[in-house]
Amino acid sequence: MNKTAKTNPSFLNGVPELLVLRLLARRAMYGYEIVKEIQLQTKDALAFGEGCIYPYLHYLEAEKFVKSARREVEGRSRNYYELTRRGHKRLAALENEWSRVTLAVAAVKGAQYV
Amino acid sequence: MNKTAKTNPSFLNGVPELLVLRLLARRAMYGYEIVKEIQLQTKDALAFGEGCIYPYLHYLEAEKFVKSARREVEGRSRNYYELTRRGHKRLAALENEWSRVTLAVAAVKGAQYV
DNA sequence: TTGACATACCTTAAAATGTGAGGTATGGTG
DNA sequence: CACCATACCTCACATTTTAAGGTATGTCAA
Repeated sequence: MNKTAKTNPSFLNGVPELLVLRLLARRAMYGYEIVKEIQLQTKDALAFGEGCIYPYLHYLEAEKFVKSARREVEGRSRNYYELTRRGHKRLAALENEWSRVTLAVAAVKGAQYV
Repeated sequence: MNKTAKTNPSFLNGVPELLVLRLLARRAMYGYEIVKEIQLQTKDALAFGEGCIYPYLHYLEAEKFVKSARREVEGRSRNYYELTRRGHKRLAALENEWSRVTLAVAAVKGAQYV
């Protein structure tokens, strides 16, 4: 899905992965909750569908960036995900890439005044 | 390609369009030059191929965001593009969306410390 | 003068990524 | 008991970018 460091980070699309990891870095959450939470925290500026988030969770688990455990909470059966050590590293790497992208975009803006 | 204002701006991919418009807001440029200039100004953090930029230029012209004129410069025949009034509006709109996206991404980060 | 390389434009198949719509099942509420 | 929110999931499709190709011209060195 994203192996080597490329010139163009897969960040022009990969924002969902960054946000999922960020949220899970705070606390364990389940898929449905993540979908709603992103809408809530971004005031609907971003709203990734379940068809985007669930596959990401499965990918992240396959890569051992997260691990999941089913829990019964509030009379509900939910699949809670939490970050692994590897996941924290992955998050740090993505933060880096996101930073690189936004700086790069800003650099082109700045050049207008050169 | 991008008609109505959606919840998720097409900005998770549309960075190339923003950069092209920004560059053209400064001065008239030709396709090949734009491809190289983005690499230069972003220090290769971003490097969109010709297969990405040329189709965008054609799209932008079809939408009357830019107009083109062939000129002979330095013994070279080049197709120079420049922004139209519509193009400036379009640029302003994209700046807005990009700002919304980065703020939204930052908001999720901020929430970690709430 | 010819061979190599950069410039300059373009197209196309394929990969990557996210959307939208669908499906299933459970729990609470009027 | 009907309805809606919760909770999980998948799949076909659309959009967007990549990678690789093609053509033509200009420059420069051998």
